[in-house]
Amino acid sequence: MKEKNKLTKQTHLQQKEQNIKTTKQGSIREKSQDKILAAAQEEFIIQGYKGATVQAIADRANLPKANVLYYFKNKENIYHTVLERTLAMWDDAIGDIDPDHGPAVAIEKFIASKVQLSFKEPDASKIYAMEIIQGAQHLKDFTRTYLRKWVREKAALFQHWIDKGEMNNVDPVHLIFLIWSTTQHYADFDNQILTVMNQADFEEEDCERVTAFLTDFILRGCGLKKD
Amino acid sequence: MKEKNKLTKQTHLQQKEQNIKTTKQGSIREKSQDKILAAAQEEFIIQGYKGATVQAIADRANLPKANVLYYFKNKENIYHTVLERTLAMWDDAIGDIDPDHGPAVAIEKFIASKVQLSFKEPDASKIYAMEIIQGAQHLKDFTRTYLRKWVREKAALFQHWIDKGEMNNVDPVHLIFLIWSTTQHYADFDNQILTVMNQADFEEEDCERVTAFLTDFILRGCGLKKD
DNA sequence: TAAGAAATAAACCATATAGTCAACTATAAG
DNA sequence: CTTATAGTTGACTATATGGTTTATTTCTTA
Repeated sequence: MKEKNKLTKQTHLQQKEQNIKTTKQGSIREKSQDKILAAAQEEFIIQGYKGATVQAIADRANLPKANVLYYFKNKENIYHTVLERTLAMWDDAIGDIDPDHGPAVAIEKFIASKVQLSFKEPDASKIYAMEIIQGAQHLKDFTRTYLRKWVREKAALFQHWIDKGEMNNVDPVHLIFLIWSTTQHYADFDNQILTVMNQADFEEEDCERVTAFLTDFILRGCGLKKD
Repeated sequence: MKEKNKLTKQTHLQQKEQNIKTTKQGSIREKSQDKILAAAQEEFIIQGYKGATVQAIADRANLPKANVLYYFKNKENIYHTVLERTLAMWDDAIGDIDPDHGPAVAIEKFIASKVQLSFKEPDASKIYAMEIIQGAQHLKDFTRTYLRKWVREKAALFQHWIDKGEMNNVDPVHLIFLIWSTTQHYADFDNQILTVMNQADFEEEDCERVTAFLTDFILRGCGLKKD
């Protein structure tokens, strides 16, 4: 197709522009890799791992298939990289719960960052969800070590607040699951939610409304008031 | 159950293959079909639609591949049937919210049946979840018609109770999403939950504990007391 | 028991796809 | 200018898989 040629030239020009400023090699590499990973993420969601073909990923990234395999050894490699990126993003966005300001602030912040991530990067959440539903074949270690530890730490923190009478006596682990599931839902099931609400896309105010609703509801369930 | 014609649009496909021969001889047919569908459901979850091979389904069902294709026209057909069964099962289990006993009982019953289904038939929930995450390519009609209507009806009911001052002023639609997501979570993410809790399998008491936790927490969020 | 229907099974085919390769171009460095 | 390195690309291959065909066996029923 002629379209391919056009886009090749375009890439070529971009590369020239880049090299004027940055002598740093690999910028074109990074750019291509980013395009591939973004395309791959979408394909993996829509088609699943097996259903996502390298050709389709290449098409979506406007690159020839062989070029995709030049940057990533194989399909598995692409998938791994997508997963890693997702986890890194999650880790970055959620981070830690700050114990210094008490349960209300902690829960508020947790919900807010989780909802924002769901609305801003639903695809990341979807990839993760599918991976877990399918048995976490590529993430066994992650859940068994990192995630288990994370949940236990936070649960202990909640338990501490409960013992001090600063919040209701709710099971901390299930409380975490509850926050997790309600926030994640808006990413994973965005299609269904939008269809039910007869809306084409989410807007900024949807994110805010959901944050407000969940914060309000969950704080009340914990016997807390918004700070 | 009152109106049982709720899912007729979806189930009409099933009829097609049914009445070929409906003597007592169909028992072996039914048996084989059940085995195939059960096997297929597991394969579709673990491998995704494209990744699930007819051969693997056949192996899991202890049947030769040609035999599977003998009972179902093709792979797509198997998947459709699995999906239909899932929806029928849900429709049957969740049913309607009974408006006569007020919000507390309604929410209690809704949570209880949803949690039980999650623990009893997690695979059904998983198939559905993956289908929605992947864009509901096979369920577009279902969400746009049936589900949208269902949510609106129930939301109106909640709104009615809110207007009468029988429960807190929480957004009814998002309340439904909240109940939906928290209950569904225990099916879709059972792997992750079990890993985090360092448990091999769920037991009866887990189901009860979750039901109690969610009922308690959500009722409190709604400003209600357990009946 | 015999005819015919249902079920089982193996071999086969066309197609799709992951991954390889070798040839080519563009760019950087010396 | 020359050479080395990075990137690009179409063509090729081996294999897996959905689905068909055909042959054989088992079961139902009259």
